[in-house]
Amino acid sequence: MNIYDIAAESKTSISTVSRVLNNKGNVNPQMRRRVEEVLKKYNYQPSAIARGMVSKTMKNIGILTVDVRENHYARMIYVIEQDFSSRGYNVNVCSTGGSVRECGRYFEILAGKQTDGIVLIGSVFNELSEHPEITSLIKNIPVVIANGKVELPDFYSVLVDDVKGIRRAAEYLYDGGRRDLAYVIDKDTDSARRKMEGFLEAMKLRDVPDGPERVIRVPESSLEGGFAAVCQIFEKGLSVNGIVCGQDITAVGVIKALKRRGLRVPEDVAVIGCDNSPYSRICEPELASLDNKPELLGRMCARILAARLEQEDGEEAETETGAAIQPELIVRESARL
Amino acid sequence: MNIYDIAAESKTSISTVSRVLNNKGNVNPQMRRRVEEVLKKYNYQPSAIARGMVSKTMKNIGILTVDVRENHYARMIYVIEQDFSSRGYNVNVCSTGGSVRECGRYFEILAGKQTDGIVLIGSVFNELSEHPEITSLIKNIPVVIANGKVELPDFYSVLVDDVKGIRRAAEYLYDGGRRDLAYVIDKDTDSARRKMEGFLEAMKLRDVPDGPERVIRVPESSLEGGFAAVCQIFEKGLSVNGIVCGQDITAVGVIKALKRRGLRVPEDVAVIGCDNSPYSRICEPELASLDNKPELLGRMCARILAARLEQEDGEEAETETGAAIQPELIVRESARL
DNA sequence: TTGAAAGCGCTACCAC
DNA sequence: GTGGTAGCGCTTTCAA
Repeated sequence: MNIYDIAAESKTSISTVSRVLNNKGNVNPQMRRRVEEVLKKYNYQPSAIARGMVSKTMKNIGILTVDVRENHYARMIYVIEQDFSSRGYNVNVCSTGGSVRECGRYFEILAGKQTDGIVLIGSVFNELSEHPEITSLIKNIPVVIANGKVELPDFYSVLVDDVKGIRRAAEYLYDGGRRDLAYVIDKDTDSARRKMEGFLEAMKLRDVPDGPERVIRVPESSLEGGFAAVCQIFEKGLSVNGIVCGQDITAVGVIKALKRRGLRVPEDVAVIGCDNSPYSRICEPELASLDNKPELLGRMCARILAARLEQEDGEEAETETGAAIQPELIVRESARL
Repeated sequence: MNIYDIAAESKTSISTVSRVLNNKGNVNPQMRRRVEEVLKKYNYQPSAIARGMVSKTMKNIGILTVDVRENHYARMIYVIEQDFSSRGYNVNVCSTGGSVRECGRYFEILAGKQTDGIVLIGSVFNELSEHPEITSLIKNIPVVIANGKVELPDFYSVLVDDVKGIRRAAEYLYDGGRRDLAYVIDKDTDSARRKMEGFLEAMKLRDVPDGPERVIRVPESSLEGGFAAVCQIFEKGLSVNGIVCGQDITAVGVIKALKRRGLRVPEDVAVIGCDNSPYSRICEPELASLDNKPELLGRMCARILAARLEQEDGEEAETETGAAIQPELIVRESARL
């Protein structure tokens, strides 16, 4: 069933059918009704491919992320998909595992499929700045990065103020009387580094001299990472009564390890995580966490990209993405002072 | 840059370029080299749309699920995406929220985009059996359902033996000496009902007379659902020393509620969840859980669909999907007897 | 082994 | 207000 069949059965031309399909003017109401009836009769769905052939757009958005299984990313994907779905787009979800090579592979395929726009989720994608051979694969495709930045034409960003967020979390503990803080960094991304900077900034502002020594680095964000962090703290002989972690799961590990050593949370050591994931409510005591608003972030990315896509050709796109998203500290039992 | 440009620069015809692109025979090695050089020079990527126009396939798979944010679904999506990605396909991920209407909307769009195949994740999609007006939207598109079944041509299934899985979990508790069991059902899907049946089956096999009264129904799978379940148990005055839950998150809620009432887990009440989610290791005590192997399930779905897609036109597709997946009980602290 | 040409199903432009 | 027709960038006959 194609446009010719519809035209034949409606006893008119494909031009008219096309006009009806696309709600263009200049169609006699009677004719319009006649065509619409046939359309309905066959439940006709025009071929998006043939349309794409002409219009150069398939109404498809690519979402690249390190791993769909991470709740934080899944929440963003969900919001972005819902938003674009309501605008008539579909989303292609791609898990790159953080590899630039994989990212390039996806770029090639997406470009070949005339993808209208791309959303990159996570600051890992910042390293694309150093790979012009990869970014050149998606010339002419607008890109928005969630919590990342690449200085290239038609690349847009929405940023989360990780620095201030973690700074505030550390200040909350310090000003609440916890003078011996530690920060656990468990990833090697720009975002993770910015969080750490936030901690160091807080230490500086509060005139704590040994901020840098109070940063604990573990190889992975996982329960085991949290266990390892506590081990390191004890091995170092670091006196600690407050810990901020770059990820909730690591914070949970930290809490478990502390409890095993007979320490009470929050009485002896207060703990704050980051991402406000579902884990925070499962943990015992419930985990205080920095809510970095993934839903808002996703919605803003979708909006910026959609605006760019729907812009008239002459228009200039907004490069300004507005202020960075401010994370909010959700205080729960683990950091009740 | 299109095939004409490549042909012009290679001083040959588009037919030859096409043959080179598709690795067809009957191309003079020298000519092939010449064309390939030009291809490389421009990093030429043929338009998948134009190809799709001719070949009627866009190398795209639709994955429909209730909600990408649920870890159990995300794990399956991940596996399916990786598998199809390696076969040269992209996946469109759609969150339907469990609504048949939404499902129909996606079907329409996917059909218009010449989607090659569809994966339905979750037994909610079983209700499509009663909606021929919806399934008719994707005539000619093969569908595979993960843990569900729709009796229609070109619909395939991979099933998880939920009944036996939960039956074994209940038997484990019973045979371990926990004679007063309860089952918490927290969803209204076929899979949830099958799990409940497994519990009832175990009760029957062990000659427990009041199995049906030992089923607790709560409105949602969440911590709150778990709290509500424990409330109900106490209100009913049900004596219980072992609880099996349809979902991990509910089991975690159950454990929290039990502890609040001063009961020890597992000494007083043993608890088993279902899905072996990351929650199980965060919970205290660590949660025993039924691993229903989402990765295996996803991989099998991908394999069946891929086989169907790559099948020669004459061939008959395998309708048999082999034996159902057997869940495995992962015993952890909460059910150490 | 190569090339010319006919579609694939649509949109958009131009006549009428 | 309507219809004819030229592409869009490919694949695939069919001739040469």
